[in-house]
Amino acid sequence: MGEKSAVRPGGRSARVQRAVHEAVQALDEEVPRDKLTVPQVAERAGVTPSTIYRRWGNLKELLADVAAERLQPDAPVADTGSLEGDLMAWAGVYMEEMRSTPGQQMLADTLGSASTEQRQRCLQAQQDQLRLILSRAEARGETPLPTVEALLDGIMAPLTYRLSYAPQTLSRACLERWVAATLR
Amino acid sequence: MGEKSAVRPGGRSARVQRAVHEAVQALDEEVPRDKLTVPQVAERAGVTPSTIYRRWGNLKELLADVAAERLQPDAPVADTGSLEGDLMAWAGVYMEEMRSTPGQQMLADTLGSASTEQRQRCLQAQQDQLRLILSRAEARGETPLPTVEALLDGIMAPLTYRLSYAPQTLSRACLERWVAATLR
DNA sequence: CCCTTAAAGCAAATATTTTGCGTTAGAGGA
DNA sequence: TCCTCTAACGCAAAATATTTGCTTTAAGGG
Repeated sequence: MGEKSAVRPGGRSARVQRAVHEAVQALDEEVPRDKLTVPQVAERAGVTPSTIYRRWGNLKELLADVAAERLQPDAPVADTGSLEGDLMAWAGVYMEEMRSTPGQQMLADTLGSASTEQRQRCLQAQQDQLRLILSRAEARGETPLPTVEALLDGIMAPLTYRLSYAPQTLSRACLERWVAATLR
Repeated sequence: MGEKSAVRPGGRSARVQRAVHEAVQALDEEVPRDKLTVPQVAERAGVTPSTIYRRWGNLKELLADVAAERLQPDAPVADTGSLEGDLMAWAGVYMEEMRSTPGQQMLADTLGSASTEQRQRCLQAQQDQLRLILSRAEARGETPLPTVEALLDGIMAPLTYRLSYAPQTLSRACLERWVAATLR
C-alpha cells in the first residue's frame, strides 16, 4: 500500500496521489489533527472519499505515507568543511524541524502506523545522508572515520528518543555532546 | 483526558475504566488492529460507545492510554549482582517484549498519539527503573557510576530507535555493545 | 487506433461518531 | 443514616464517516 509511483508514473494515478498528498499538507495547517477527516481531504483534493479508502485503507496509513514523503530530505546537506561541522549542521536542522509542532505531528504519524514500510524509508534516507557526509569526510582525508551505524546509535538515536519522549530537554548543547562523543 | 484515577478512585468511574482497558487488551489479541473499533470495545466492556467517546475522545487516545499503562513495569527488576548484569537483564527483557507483535503495537500506540502525556509516563517509568538499578550498584560500591541520562542516551535511545525503525537488526549483542560502551 | 485493465467515480447500504437530555451512583455534609 | 449535589453514564436520534457493488474513465501495449 502507499506508493504506487512505480506503476503508471505519469498518469492519473500519480496526479491523484499528488493532489491527495497536497490536500493533506494544506489541511494539516488549518485544522487540528483530530479533526482531519478523509472526506475533508478528498474534497480538497478533488477526488471522492472512496478513492482514498481504496488506495490507502484508512486515514492513519495515508498520514504515514504523507509524513514519510515529507521526511525525505529535500535540501542537500550543507558542506561546512569538516565532518563535525557537517554532522552538527545536518542534525541541527533535523532537530529544529522535528521539534516544531508539524514536525512532532509527522513523527507521530510515521511511528503510529502499523506497517514498518514508511519507517524503513525514513531510516534509509537518514543513512543515505550520513553516508554522503562520511564520503565527503573521507575525501578530505579526515580520520578515523566512524561507521554509519555508530552515527545512528550515537547521534540519531538519542536525538530521536528525546524528540519522542522529552522534546523540551533537547538543545544544541545535547547535539554537540553526542557528536563529540561519537567522533572520539 | 485518560486517567481519572484521582477522582472517585473506588467508584463507578474506576470500574468503567478497568472494564474498558481489559476489553481493549482482550480484543487486541483477537482482531487485527485496523479492525478494532470503539463500539466493539464498548460492547465487550459492557458500556455504551458514548461513554468511551466522552472520556477518551477517540480510539487513538484510548489505545495510547492502555498502552502506557501496559508499559508500566509490573515485575521488579532482577538483581544479578552487578550493574552490568542488571542493565543487560532489564534491557534484554524490554527488548524481547517490544520486539514481539503486541509490543510493536504498544509502541506504535504510544508514539502515535497526539498528547505527550502518555510518553512522559513511559519515560518516567524507565527513569525510575534505571534509578533503582543505579542505587543498588551504589550500595554495592561499584564505581564510577553513570548518570541516568547517560544510560538513557547510551542504551535506551539506540534500543528504542531500532525498535521503531529496524527491529530485525536488534540482538543481544547490540545490547552488550551499548552497555559496555556506556559503562566505560 | 483499438483493446485491456487498473484505478476512479457514483450512490446506496452500513457503521461510526456526536449530541441533547434523562438517569444513576457515589461523595460530602447535616 | 439520610439528604443533596454533581460527575459520569445510558439512551436514542442525528450527523458523519466508511464500505461496497457497479459503472465509467484513461493510460499502456499491441
